[in-house]
Amino acid sequence: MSILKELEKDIIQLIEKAGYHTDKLYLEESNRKDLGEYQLNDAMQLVKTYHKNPREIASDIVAVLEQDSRFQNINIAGPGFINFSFSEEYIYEILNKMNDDIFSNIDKKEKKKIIIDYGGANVAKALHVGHLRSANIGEALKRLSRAMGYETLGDAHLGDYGRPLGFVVLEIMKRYKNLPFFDENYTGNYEEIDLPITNEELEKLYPIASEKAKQDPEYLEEGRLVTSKIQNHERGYYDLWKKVVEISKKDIKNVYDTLNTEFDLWLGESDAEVYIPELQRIYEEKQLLVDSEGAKIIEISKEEDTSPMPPLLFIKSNGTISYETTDLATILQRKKEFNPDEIWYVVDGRQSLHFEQTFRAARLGQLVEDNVVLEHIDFGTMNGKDGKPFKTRDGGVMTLKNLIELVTNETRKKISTEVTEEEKEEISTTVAVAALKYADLLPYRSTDYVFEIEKFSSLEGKTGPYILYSTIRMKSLLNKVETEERKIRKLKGKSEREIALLLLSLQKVMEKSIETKSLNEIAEYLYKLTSSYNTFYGENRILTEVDEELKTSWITLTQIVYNTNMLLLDILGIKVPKKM
RNA sequence: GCGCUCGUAGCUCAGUUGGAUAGAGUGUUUGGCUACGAACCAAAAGGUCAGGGGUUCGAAUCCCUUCGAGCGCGCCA
Repeated sequence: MSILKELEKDIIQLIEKAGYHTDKLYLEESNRKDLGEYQLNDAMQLVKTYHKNPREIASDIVAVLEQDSRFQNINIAGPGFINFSFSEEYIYEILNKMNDDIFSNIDKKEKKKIIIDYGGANVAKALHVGHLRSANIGEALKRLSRAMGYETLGDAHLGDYGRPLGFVVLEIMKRYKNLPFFDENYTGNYEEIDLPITNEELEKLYPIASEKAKQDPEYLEEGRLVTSKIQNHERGYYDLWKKVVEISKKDIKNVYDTLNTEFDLWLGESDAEVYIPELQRIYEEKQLLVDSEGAKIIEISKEEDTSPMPPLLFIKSNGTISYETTDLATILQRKKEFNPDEIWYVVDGRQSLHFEQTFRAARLGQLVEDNVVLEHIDFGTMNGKDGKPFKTRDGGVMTLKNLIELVTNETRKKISTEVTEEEKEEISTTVAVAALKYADLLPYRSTDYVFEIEKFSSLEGKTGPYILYSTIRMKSLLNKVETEERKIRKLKGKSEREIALLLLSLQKVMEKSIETKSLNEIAEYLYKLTSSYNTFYGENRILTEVDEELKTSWITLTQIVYNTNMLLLDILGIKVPKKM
């Protein structure tokens, strides 16, 4: 059990001893550090059940707290705030426990299997800034949930299905007439053919094809035909489509690699395809499919709805399936192949209606048991300074590759350690990615925020590079001392105290973060801890300290903060270079 | 029209299971390196929490209302 949980449990018992019963403890770091390190606000809450003066209740509780050697300077303020500080010994005990095992301060959750869907990358289209948040938040949630004891799978859920791909194949067909994919007499193995197209070229094809389709109805019709041929697994077309997916996937993987984002599953929309007949049967058997304007829809409104809920379009009037249907098929697939307890969709908040519809339909079709959680983990839009979705200066989309390159140009200038050119390049990229990730995870998940290139590439203040720099500096210090017994027996300043209190609150931060499924708490905490450490670092000369007991304690403290930083950075998906 | 999200320091954002004196970063002004790594540290200034009303011991936080912003509302994924 974490130190904090244990403390809370003990205080609940102490309150019980004072003659009051409470299930919930209002224990937090005090806002009035002049009055105490922690505050307990239960006395005022207990008024509701005991109908007594809160100060009276508070003094009863204080009388019991005073018996416990862990607390000191206990006082009552205002309407009934109980403030107290911790004893020296208890602080040392906390720190030493954390030094033995950092996980001793993090409580594990009950076992659960979770699938997180956080890719959304589209085949034959470049990853752009819009994909950044999904990757960052999803990856971090995956790591966080694992640290908390869940069994979690990340799925890239590639957009590899539907008309856009049909057009790309059509455009290839028009441009590379000699390829054997369209030769009816070809009998060889398509898998062995090398497609003479780079990913860069591939990414250019869809916008061109899409534009053509808008202007030329004949071209549009051709595209539709090709799309259906791919979906029917027609020889040649299907094989070429597979080649396109392969090329694109390789490039997408590279970008995700740079972002330190790793998927366990690389399934795509097309993998759910085989489940569509079964899906349709389920809804037909339940008589949920209704004909409407030539399409098949599912009515998903509920009696308790106070506002209209549009139906879910299951099969479009032209016979093709919708985005919602593919997602339903994917739920069915995940149920059958992985049987998860929860599925999290880390997707832009603008799609909340889509998920509301999909989840309602999934419930109606009973695709998963009622206790299986389906959750849309929405995030805010990344806007430009004008408050509208972010664009580059010339109005185009900023690709993730370009963005990383842009920030890397800033970090490269700052690398001062002596390293080879190759190492310098690697470090610059790692630091740039840290800057991007940290800036992206810092605001609360669901609020829109302004994407400022200056801010994202800024390397000073509350940024990823600041935390990396400080963490590396801690490591550098630790490397300079001989390995000796690491133990805390003596501390003296206010700043060390501050660090200890922050370390104590780690469990609360982790808990809050997994509850809200937002990483901003952790990002903020990392800054606070690092910054407190830097204050301490600036006040003291650790290596030249003559008091050996103090010096050992300081080094141990450094070790704990370093370990905590490494753990949390890893959860955020941020890599730490050896030097920078 | 209906719905969702929001309005906090010059700027970008935290803080919303109701708690004491609303916090960071940045920018501005100032001080600190012959180095345990200054991408650092310290200090100052900066706010009628969009406006109004209500609920109570207590409201940035909950309820009502006005104003303002962004987004979404059946055949793109």
